[in-house]
Amino acid sequence: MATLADVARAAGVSKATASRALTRPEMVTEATREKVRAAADRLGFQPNRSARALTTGRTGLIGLIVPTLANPFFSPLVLGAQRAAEEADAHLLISVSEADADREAALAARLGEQADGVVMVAPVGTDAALREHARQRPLILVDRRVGRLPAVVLDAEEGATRLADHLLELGHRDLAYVSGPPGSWSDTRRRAALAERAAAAGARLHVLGPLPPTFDAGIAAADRLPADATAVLVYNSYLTLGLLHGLRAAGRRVPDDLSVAAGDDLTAFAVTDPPVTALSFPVEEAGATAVRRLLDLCGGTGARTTTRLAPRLEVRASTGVPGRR
Amino acid sequence: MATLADVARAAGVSKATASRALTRPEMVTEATREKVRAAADRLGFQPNRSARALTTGRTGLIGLIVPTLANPFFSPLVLGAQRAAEEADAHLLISVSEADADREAALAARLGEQADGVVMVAPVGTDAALREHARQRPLILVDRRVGRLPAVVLDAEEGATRLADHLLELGHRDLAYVSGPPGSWSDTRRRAALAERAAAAGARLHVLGPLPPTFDAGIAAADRLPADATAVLVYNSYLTLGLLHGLRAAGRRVPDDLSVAAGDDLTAFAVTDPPVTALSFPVEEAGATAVRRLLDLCGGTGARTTTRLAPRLEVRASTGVPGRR
DNA sequence: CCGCTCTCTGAAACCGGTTCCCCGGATGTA
DNA sequence: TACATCCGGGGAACCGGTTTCAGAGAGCGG
Repeated sequence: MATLADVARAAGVSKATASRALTRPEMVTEATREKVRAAADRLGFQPNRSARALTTGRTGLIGLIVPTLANPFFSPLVLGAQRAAEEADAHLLISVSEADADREAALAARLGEQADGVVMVAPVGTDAALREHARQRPLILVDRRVGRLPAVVLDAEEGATRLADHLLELGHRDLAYVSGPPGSWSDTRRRAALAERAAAAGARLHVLGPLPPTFDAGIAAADRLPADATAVLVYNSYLTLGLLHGLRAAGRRVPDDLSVAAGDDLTAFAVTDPPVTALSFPVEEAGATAVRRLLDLCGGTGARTTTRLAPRLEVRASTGVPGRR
Repeated sequence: MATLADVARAAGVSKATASRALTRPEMVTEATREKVRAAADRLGFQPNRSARALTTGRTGLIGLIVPTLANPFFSPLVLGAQRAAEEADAHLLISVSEADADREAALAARLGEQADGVVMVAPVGTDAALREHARQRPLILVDRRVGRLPAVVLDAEEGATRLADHLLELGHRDLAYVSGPPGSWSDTRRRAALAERAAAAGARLHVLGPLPPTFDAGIAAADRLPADATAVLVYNSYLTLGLLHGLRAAGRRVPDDLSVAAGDDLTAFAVTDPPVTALSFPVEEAGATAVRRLLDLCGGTGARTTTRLAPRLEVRASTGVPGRR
């Protein structure tokens, strides 16, 4: 494996000049620049990232912590993050926290050692832990806001509002909300937005939960819905799938007896029976934006602002006018 | 941030001794070891990974290349890989190839620069490219075999055999196979195993495809099934979901008119209508095994063998006896 | 024609660990 | 008591880049 010294020798210049020719081209003459470049790719020179990291203090690695990958929500997020990282010649260091706050904190610390900064999707961590982490190294939060820490959020309130409006327009006046995990920031915001919207339209909102965002919890929720609800909004896709399962078992028809709408989207929703009305978030864009903003932060530019991305409402067959029974 | 030199000074020993006390404890006296350790955690010493990597040539990073994360198959794979990496104090450098052979090769090269070795799930790359890559640095293939390159495979033949046997035992004699992407190694193996099994039982096997493993391709496949087939096996979950959708649109009932079974599993399969009989692979274990074997390979131990992991058959409602119509 | 400034290049220091080589002292053996 | 051996520890080289600092040479004005 060729080193910079080899390249320098081959090009007949010093290590210093070779380094400059490759990383700060504007600092050397056109002629030397070409000489060095030619030598470099003749020898197949690949700069040693560790050596570079040692002096510059930049590893070119970006930590990405997600609560899970099982939720299809995160696949486009990672993809977007990767694309943005690639543009900057950086790599993604990934870790799955399994929605465990302690684990999340531990991973953040460990990743922080090696990465230039960390992008965290941290629905469960405490504000204090996240603040502390942000103080130690560049951090971008995704789908979460903590004080003035830099963040990229999918606008859950806006989404909940659109979802609520959709159901209210159909004529529903008795809504239920199957809420997400205790302490989830975005769940709290959605609930507030729904309540606000329902109240404005003179409708009632019954909240179930908080519940763990799992299939089984969804099944169980089916039996605990208030009898007079004509429409139910669900925190996320797993709960929704479980709820559908439970409703089917209980013999309740969707949307004839009950309309169902989900707070996030899932490809599989197009093929469940019936297809589920859901919010679709620009998740890939969120991943890319988070990484770009993180890189800005590492570079010294970049502000402590929150970027909001708005969802789209995908209306499918699971919602309809109430009382068709 | 404290350096090794700081620790050494605080402990009243040389850098050399401090280094040894922390990384090769058996080389120093009990007393010095304790002195150094005490100083280290008093100062909150974190060894600089880049500096260490520079001399040792080991970065503690493991590349992981997957074709996609959208397929839920890969979520447990990553989780298993991460667990194994964590045990060895290593981190996962992830990249999504989007099932593009060129991109895959490029990513492998780029990751290889920084990682000690690479775990690749490479359904589409050419044998030659993979061989070439393996020659440059440690490589473990997952769900793919190329000559004698080290690999961890989910036993597709064994799985296909079990699936075929299940349908044959139910009494089916006219089977169809909706095959996967062209050139996919595991698809080829499955097809061969199915053909062999069908032939042995005196049944007929009609093969559709190759097809891209997408939802839409599955829908299209529904119209092209041979009229006399009573059971259909499908390469993977997306094709299966699409197929179910297409069959419903065409008014064919599952399993009354047609039994459907999938070659890989998906949590969502338990809640489709009907729940789908499928193969369930120990994917998390595969991820962990791949990383452990890769680390062995980096350490010089580790052989060029293939580890096979057998699938389990999950019988659900989508398969039944033929001709119930 | 001299001297000053400006630009490009090279020598060497440096980042923070690991490891080679050697030395001093303790131990064992004759 | 004398000498070989073994062991823990220290000094310094080293990994492969980047950056500082100073010097050489060219261009310009006076």
